[in-house]
Amino acid sequence: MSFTLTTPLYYVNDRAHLGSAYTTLACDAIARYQRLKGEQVVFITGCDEHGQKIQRTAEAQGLSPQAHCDAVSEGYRQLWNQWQISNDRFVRTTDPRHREIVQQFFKRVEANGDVVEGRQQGWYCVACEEFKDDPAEASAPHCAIHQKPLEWRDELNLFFRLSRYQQQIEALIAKPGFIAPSSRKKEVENFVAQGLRDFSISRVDLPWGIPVPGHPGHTFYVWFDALLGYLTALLDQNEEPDLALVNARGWPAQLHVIGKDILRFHAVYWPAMLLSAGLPLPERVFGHGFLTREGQKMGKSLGNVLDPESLLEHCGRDAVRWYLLRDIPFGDDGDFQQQRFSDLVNNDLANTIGNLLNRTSSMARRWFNEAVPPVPGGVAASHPLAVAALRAGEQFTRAMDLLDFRSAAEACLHLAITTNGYLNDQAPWKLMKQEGNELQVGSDLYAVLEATRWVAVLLAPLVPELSDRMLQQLGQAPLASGASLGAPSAWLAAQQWGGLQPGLALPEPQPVMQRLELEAPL
RNA sequence: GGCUCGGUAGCUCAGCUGGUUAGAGCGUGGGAUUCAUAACCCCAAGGUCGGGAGUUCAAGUCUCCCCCGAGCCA
Repeated sequence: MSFTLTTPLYYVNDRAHLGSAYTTLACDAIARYQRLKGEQVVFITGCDEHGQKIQRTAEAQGLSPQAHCDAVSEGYRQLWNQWQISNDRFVRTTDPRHREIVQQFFKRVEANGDVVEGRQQGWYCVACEEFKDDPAEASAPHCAIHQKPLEWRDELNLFFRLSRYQQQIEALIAKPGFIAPSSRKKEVENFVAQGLRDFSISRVDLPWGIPVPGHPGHTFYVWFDALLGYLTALLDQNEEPDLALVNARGWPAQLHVIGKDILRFHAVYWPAMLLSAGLPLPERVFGHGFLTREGQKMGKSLGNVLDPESLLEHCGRDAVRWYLLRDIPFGDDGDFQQQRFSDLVNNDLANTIGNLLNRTSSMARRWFNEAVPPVPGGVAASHPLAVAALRAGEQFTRAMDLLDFRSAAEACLHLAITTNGYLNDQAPWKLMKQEGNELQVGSDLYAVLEATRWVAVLLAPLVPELSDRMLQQLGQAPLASGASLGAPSAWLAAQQWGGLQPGLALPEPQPVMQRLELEAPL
């Protein structure tokens, strides 16, 4: 089985902000989870680089559009590198290969009779790259979103006959699970129920775009071009770009993860385009929520944007991943609160989980020859911690399959809390003060170490580096979640009570998670 | 303006088809403990469930109106 998932292709109008990082991080967790389960994953991200807005932004900086796009998309690429995002592909819509795919796709759509010429007249917002419905006689209308003046356009455009797909789209969005979370479904249903209207897919006199074959002077509308980036991304760099190959390279996608604002494009326009071109449809479109910061919208005007690069620098990957995935229900809007951020990271990761490993490893080493204690009677699968671990594993998997990172994280945390509690109840440090308790202490510590190993294993998709560090302290090999191995899943195999080898040497304990001490606002 | 989603302890949220004293984690206060990253464990305080009206023997949970936030469409 293969699993293809995508982030949106980020628009290179500006450098990356926390929102894109959030989406990408979440996708990374999904990609890692699927790989760990043994799936052949194609994790796609990239940049969307055409359109008038880009052209103007570049001009304003005295750059050619290409130079501007090169710089910004390189910024994205590097950022994802720094975050150790495990994307398999990074696609740019200015790639000549993409041009080829778009043109092939268009020819299919046109051959299917879905392209018509039409006159597009109206007020246009360059920032939205959309025509607005303001009345023609309006004087100096402004875009409600961008607060910028609209421009009057009167041009002959090519239209995609979306209206022909009314029924198919209705059937598609009615499919349970296609639109996720399900709370977003109605919004799209109502939109479709109003009747789908053909939409324009070309612009004239806009040089910064892909030329429409057979229609001189026309370039593709950015959205038409951008969505197709998901297909281009699937093709290998060293093969001729050929649309006919995408099915063999991982299409259709199992999942498009997007921000809730672009749900319409992905759940309505995009499937219709694919139907027209005779390509299979993605299985699921997940629209996640937006992040605010300390209760306020982030924006340049407020001067409160949280830069993903500086966040990384000050806090590290694990901390940020944990906070965003564990505290913000995926799908809902969320608020980034610095105090809470450091509270949760310190409490969950450093204290509850990190310290559990540290204290247990210390005891085992001290009293059992710097090794995992022997278990003479054999490892009992009926041990309360074994039961707890198994349950945590089940909850984790169930949650991850639903993209419920929060609940998945809680499963790990609960296991660690239960294990800490067990340790306190057994109090091996007391038992060891009397002779003859070594066997009891040994089996207690074994169970606690083993449960801790489970925590590390489960944590792998969410906080891969922390997981590796924990496993290393337990003398275990790291779990590779960053690349598809096509091998039987070591991760699933690791979810077996008793996987920790008695007698295995334990390295000297090192804190696996530093506490965050954030004095200044980030 | 229309549609959709949300408004539950200081904070982030659970609360299924209406039914005993509304739950969890964080934060706060107290206790216990020393194996450990002043960590872990236990206990406690804290809510007129956005506001108002209604349906019902019974509503956080259903209906209507209003207020606030977000997204979409205008």
